[in-house]
Amino acid sequence: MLENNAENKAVFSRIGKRWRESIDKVKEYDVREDEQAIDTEFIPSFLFSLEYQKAQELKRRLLEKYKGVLLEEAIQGERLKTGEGSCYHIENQEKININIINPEKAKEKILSNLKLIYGIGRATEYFLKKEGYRTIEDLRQHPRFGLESIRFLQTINDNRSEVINWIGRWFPKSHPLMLCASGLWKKEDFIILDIETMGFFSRPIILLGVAQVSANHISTHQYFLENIKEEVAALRGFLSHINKNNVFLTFNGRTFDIPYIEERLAYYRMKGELGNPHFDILHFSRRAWRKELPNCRLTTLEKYLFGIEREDDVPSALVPEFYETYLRSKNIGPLIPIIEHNQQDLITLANIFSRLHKEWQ
DNA sequence: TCGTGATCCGCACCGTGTAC
DNA sequence: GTACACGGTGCGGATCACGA
Repeated sequence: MLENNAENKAVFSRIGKRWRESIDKVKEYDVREDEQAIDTEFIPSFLFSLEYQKAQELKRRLLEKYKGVLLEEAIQGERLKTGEGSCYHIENQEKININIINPEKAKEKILSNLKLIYGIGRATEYFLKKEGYRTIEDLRQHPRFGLESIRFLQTINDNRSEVINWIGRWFPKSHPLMLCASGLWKKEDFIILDIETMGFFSRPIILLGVAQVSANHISTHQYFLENIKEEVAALRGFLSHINKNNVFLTFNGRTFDIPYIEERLAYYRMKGELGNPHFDILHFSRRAWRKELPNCRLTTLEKYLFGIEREDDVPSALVPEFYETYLRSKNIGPLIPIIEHNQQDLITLANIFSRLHKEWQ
């Protein structure tokens, strides 16, 4: 037994070492004191050349416009100081009107879907409803489905997070019932999240944006890295908004933002629990509007739903290059649209969430 | 009561498309 | 690179209806 433990320990130690080594290969992102270029593995061919040229023109314009301007002069914020360094913290508040289904109505709607009970499909639900079983509560006395119904009723009363998993077992994550389940939380519980990074994997995060909605306002907090050394402080700032009662609201965050942040936390060996329930607006939006739209990018949705057309948008593939230009030139110009659009993304996400609730009620 | 066929349900797989 | 949705397909098991 002891021998096995020692063996296991050695195996885990080897795996851990290899894992650290694979991440540490990204040495080019360690901050260099000289002005050497930083290899971002940026691939221009990823973009249409017209889009690329437009972005280069934008960059030139911004470099000219912000020559000699300090970050604090262009974007109001303050330095967030933590025990592990500092980063630039930008806070804003805007009026917003977010309407989502209330908890009572959400519960009522969920309980009227008998297909949440194992063994009930479309046909069985039809016949059960014909027999007078309108809700899962009605099924409590049913000889076959009673036990499972009681179990679900306990879940919906005691454990909202588990309801999400339960619905996810029988319905796609983009299903209107899943959106309806988000109404089990108060709008103050939602953490809207969007990050800007230096690449797809194992690259530093350069901007962490978090937003929270209150009665009729949205507060946005952005943690920006003036240099890559500040990533730990930015992560610390982000974590200060999260508690176990929060629910994440993201655009493709299930695949990108959350795993990315988790990977960065692991890299710095920081503790942070991000297993909160998660509603990914991308999948709901696709289900709702993909037939009307050429694609479901956030900017496309913004234009279609709210008539907002962004000026000076930096394609996400070019964000690393823009940031790299800032690091080399110490000119904050290329950062400005990145920071502004990140903030706009957070607000748009909240608005799309509200619109989806309106459309699917 | 038993056997048979129909129906329903759950699940797995595949290819395609799409987002960051 | 990765994960997910979606539509299609097919398989196996459970359940039900029906006739003998």
